[in-house]
Amino acid sequence: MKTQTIEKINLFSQEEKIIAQVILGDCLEALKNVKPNSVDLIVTSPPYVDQRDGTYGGIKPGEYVAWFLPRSAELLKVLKPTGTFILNIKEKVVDGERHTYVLDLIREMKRQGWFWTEEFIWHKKNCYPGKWPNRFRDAWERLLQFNKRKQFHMYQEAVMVPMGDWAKVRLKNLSETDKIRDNSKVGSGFGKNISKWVGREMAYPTNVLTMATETSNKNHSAVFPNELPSWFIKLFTKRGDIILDPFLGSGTTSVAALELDRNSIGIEIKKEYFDLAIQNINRQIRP
Amino acid sequence: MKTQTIEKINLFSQEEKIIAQVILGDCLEALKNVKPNSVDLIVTSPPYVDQRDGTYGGIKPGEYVAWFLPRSAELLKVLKPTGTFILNIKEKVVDGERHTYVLDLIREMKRQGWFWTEEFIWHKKNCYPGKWPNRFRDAWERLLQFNKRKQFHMYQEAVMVPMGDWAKVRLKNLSETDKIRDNSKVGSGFGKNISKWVGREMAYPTNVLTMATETSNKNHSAVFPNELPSWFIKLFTKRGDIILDPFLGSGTTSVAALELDRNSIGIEIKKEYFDLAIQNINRQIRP
DNA sequence: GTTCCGCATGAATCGATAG
DNA sequence: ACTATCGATTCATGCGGAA
Repeated sequence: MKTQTIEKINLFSQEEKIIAQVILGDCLEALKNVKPNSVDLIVTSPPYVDQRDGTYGGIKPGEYVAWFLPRSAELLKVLKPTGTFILNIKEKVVDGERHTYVLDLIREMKRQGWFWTEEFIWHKKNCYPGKWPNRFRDAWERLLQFNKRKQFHMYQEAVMVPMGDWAKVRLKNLSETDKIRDNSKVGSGFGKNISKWVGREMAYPTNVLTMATETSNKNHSAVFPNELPSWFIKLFTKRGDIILDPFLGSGTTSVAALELDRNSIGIEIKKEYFDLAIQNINRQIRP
Repeated sequence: MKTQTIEKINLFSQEEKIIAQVILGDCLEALKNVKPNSVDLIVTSPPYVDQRDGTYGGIKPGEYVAWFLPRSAELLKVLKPTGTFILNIKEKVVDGERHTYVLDLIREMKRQGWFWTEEFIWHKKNCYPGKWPNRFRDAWERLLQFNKRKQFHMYQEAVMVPMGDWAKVRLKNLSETDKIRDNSKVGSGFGKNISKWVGREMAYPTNVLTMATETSNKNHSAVFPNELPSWFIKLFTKRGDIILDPFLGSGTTSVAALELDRNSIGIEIKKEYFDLAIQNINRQIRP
């Protein structure tokens, strides 16, 4: 097991540093070294069934739940009582029908002590192309929200969006500096001020997120776009909090956390991705 | 049990009539009088879990699966081997978390002999408003596709959409004559011609449907918008086929079937809605 | 005939109050 | 403690009337 720590000076309080920690190893083992009740948000997209090569031992649909449960047990330990776990997952088509391992997983995680608070939908606007005789392209994935308690931290103002038809027009008209300023204010805890500032022109979002997948990265299998962890980080954490991604991949979650001045812990089993994540995180600090 | 039959002259073959049959009663009983293996498509939105004592006895979350299973068993009997069952449903929040009765229902229906082929998402653009400290507005519902076999009839060309409008059903902008013309062509098996006619500008949709609910309908609250059954009727049936809705409500499914020159059977337990459905169906024939 | 504005209307959920 | 009822909250849509 190898750990790399990357530091970034916090622009808002110079004494405080933002830390991105990246760990090489299986999260089942690595998580045992993470302090219990210390993480504010877990957001991850675990390896899909049979998608990656046999790194995790070639998980088959029928074995997925048994493979995941010991890991979610560790996640339950490290999460703060007020924290949230966002799990991005979608069941595969097996033999012409949707497999039930995700539904089974929800049930078993509830039995494990998790609350299944909500299911967000990630609507992928530019989904994977293709044509089949008996089904259309799959344009959505589940974003399952689990909690340890019914009460948890949520900063809804941080993700407010322009109202109705204004949305599309207005969003395009915002300059890049406006966007950055928005993020800064939100990160600084001025979210409420924003909502007051714009008054009736902002609305709370729904549980359907429409985001395009990032196609720019040709090297790696389609991970989620930066916008996705970014949205949940803004919604469920404040500046200085700790974000965990037990299946870090190319480091998207850590990069998003760093951008928003949150500390992060990322765990990745594959050396190739571990190196890539560190590279991407460093690029965020010094582009 | 009372049955009303409404006939409409088929514009394409004068000898043949399109029939809309509406039955008053509990579908559990009424379905036993429907011929086995005769229905091409079942599309329905059953009563959701209600706290209030409703017509079905105020089904509680924990009782929902047991209530539904005997009815889905009857549906399995009447559906053709090549037919499809589309179930519109969404689980409620109970005690701060999503209840699992829908997930349980999927599992039990599989055990009953159904194939769970796909899960479409209905993205409701105008969802119910409201604000809560720990969740956002619910803007989506499940559209579960079940089949008796892995091979079933599907006419993908019938629901092709203009490119760039993926997953958006923009029938509203089409004039009434355009709608009829389109439907006629599709119903006549000219779907492929349409796709050739417009050439590159048409694309297959995805498994995410974006439609608004019909709220300000003068007469009654439409359960789902006309476009919803209409879309699945075009996708899974051809002209002259038989559509079944065991929870007809205000008759939306029958009206959509009639518009598209499909025969229909609608079952409704509540006299008030039974009458309303007949009224709405008649209005479709003679506006 | 357009366009614009005002208004009623929801398959909701939470928290408090009451039996 | 546990269940039933009620008010407050909130926003996209489509209708009707007005300019």
